[in-house]
Amino acid sequence: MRMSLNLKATNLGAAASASDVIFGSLREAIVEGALQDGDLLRQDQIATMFNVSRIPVREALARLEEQGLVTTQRYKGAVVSSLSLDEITEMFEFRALIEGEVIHHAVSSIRPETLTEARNYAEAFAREPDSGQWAQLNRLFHYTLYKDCNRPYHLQVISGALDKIGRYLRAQLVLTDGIARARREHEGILAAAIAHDADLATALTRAHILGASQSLIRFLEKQRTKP
Amino acid sequence: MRMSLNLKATNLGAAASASDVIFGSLREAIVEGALQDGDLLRQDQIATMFNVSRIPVREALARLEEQGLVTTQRYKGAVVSSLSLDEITEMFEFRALIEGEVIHHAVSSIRPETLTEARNYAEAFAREPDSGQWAQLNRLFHYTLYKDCNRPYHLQVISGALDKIGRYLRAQLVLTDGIARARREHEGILAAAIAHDADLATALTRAHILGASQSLIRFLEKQRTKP
DNA sequence: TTAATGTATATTGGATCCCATTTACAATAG
DNA sequence: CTATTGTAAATGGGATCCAATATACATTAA
Repeated sequence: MRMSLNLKATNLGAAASASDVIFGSLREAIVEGALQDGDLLRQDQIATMFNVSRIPVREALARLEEQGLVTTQRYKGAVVSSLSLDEITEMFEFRALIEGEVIHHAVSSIRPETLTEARNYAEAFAREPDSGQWAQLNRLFHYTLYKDCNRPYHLQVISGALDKIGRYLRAQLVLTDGIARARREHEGILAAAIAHDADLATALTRAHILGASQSLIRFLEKQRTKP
Repeated sequence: MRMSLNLKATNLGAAASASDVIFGSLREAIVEGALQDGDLLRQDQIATMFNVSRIPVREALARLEEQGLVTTQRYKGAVVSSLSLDEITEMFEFRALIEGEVIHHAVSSIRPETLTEARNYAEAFAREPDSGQWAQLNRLFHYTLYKDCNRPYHLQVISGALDKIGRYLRAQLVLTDGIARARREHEGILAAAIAHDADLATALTRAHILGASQSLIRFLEKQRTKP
């Protein structure tokens, strides 16, 4: 006799190990700015927080270092990596290059559902009063527009770059006039996508990113010379 | 009394840990093809080879996974990641985009010593009879030309991409007509760099990469349908 | 004989322990 | 009082051990 099991099985083999969970939490904390430039990450302290030994913590830290989010010195420990103004500038240039390319491919073959989704995020972003949500909604808007580009590696690299400058992006949106400008520019990019105008979407995306860069750099220059 | 010590000190704090050494060795073995697609990496076996416990091995594997060079399944172990033809194609497109951009900036401000160095690598590449050296000399030639672009993050990302397709690049050079063509195209790129023609250098570099991609994909298509 | 089940072994994930190195601070000499 | 030296606590790197899971193989029932 043969019976077919009628239940949804989750792939336990792909379940998260302790190291995965810790890696994810630390990564999020760094990207969102809960952990700041130069903050020391003590293995023991983290292990206690997650109620595990230091072994999975060390694996998580090794991964974060590989991603460039923390810097480790032997016997001294891991600190949250900080970026110089030059490095931040370069990261934005890099994003402009790749995200411009990606949206070009995406817009050519974008699905209607994707456009709806992007519009929803753009509106949510424009409406959101809680500044703590801005960065995430902003990221979701752009990422949605990129989704249909059929280039997973490009997207992965963009994610990595966004992770590295996430903290600063937040500052740009919250502490400068970034939010108002971003709202306007999102409108334009979305309209270009709806019109399937790949060249325009690319140009606007690049300008959007490089504009944010300038605004952020000006802000950080003031901030970093003060104290 | 005060005396100044007159000796060159090496920064021991930056010395390599066991995990660093193992990571580097495994990485090199994967990039150079000593370890092939799908090969299983046993923690115990590697630990024995390096005469250490499994702890540093696991950290090395965690880093390799973060780089995308191996894939881990819980309780099953790590295997060398393999790339589909689509993924390989995308990687080459990605390289064409970034390397084109990078050489544009580099050529504008390239130093004479760098040009000499690049010429030396190009000649060594053209002359080298040992096919095992081709890939490395090829990489050195291009990387030298990119050196003066003043964009470390771009270079780092290129390195990551090259690591992921290193094995296939070797095949392209050795098993197709790649080597002859590469020699010719290197001449052209070098000439453009010497002439400080950034646009031409960019165009030739992109064509060089995309041409290699086509040749490799054709080769792999045959190879992968056979067995 | 074959499919299902049980068992042994291999292998990975994690905890605990130990040693090397750093760091903070006290002790000492000038 | 200051600069050096010595010492103890904190911390990171690694080894060894244990638990959880997977795989291979033997066993059993139909």
